[in-house]
Amino acid sequence: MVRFIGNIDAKMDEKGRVFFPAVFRRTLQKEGDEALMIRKDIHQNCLVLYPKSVWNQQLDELRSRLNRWNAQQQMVFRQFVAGVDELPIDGNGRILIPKRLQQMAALQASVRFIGMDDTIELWAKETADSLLDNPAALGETLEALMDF
Amino acid sequence: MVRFIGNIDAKMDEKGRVFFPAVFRRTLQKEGDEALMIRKDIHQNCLVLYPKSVWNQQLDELRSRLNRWNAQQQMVFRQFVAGVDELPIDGNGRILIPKRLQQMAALQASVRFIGMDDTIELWAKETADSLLDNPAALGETLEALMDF
DNA sequence: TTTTTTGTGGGGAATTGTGGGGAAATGTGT
DNA sequence: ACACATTTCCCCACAATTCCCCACAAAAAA
Repeated sequence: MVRFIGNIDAKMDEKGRVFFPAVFRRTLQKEGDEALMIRKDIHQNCLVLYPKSVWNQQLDELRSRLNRWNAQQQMVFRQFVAGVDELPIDGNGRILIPKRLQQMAALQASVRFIGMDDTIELWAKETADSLLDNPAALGETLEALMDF
Repeated sequence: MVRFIGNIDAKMDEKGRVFFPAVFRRTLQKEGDEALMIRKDIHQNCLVLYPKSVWNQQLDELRSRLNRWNAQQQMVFRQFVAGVDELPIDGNGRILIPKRLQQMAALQASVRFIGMDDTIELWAKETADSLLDNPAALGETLEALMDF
């Protein structure tokens, strides 16, 4: 079971290249998983990186719940799959973020990787910082969720 | 059950390394737990150290209650893991505090470890000192909580 | 006092991260 | 088909950080 942990700040150069953090690369290799998939998050303004095996797994799960003859459900599936790219790691250990996705997530020079269990999220640093600005709300939600 | 007790002052060097107090290390080892997790406290201006097993337990607990396809619940999970890092103990028994977190907690050379039951807090010494100045509020809260 | 454990400091190698040049590949319009 | 711009890829150089090692001070134990 893959488990990415940690938060790494990095810089994207003008060419759209970002060093893929060594911690995560090790985690990836430990799973014998080399390839990454990238897509825009459905809800949030960030990018999601999947080890290919995790991606396939989620795809299977989704597919199994959808009726392929139902137009609306088929549309959901299409939206999920469309816009996904494979993301090779270059000789320097860097990844190249497609322009399309850079814009979608409003990535500037400063970005942040966030280990999210079995996926990794990639945020514009400024956007990520503002995430942590709402401790009160989080506190309440957590309190409600974990109350037992 | 882990239970950390005590206040220990220590010094952080220019590289951001701090000796992890021997008392706590023993407690940790007694649990067969080697690794630590670190994050900024949600409410206070300090850092929290979790034995990895405690952290994983909380994470699993949370994960099992959340639906990853639900935007709001995914956000809760994200906020929970955002800012967390793994914190290995080096050959000298020291930990290396990530720059990002040093700044968040305004750590200088003088720091203080505070045993908080199953976690350990790490404060800038000056900040910790000024906290003890408010016994009145503590009294009230305790009174309200323990009234039965 | 001597020995052991705990805590501080620093040098330097190895790894990680950043930047840029320019060749190859791809796409665009004429 | 051709010239041109854009994007991708492969290479090198270097800066920054982390890791590993050793030395030693300070405190506690023997």
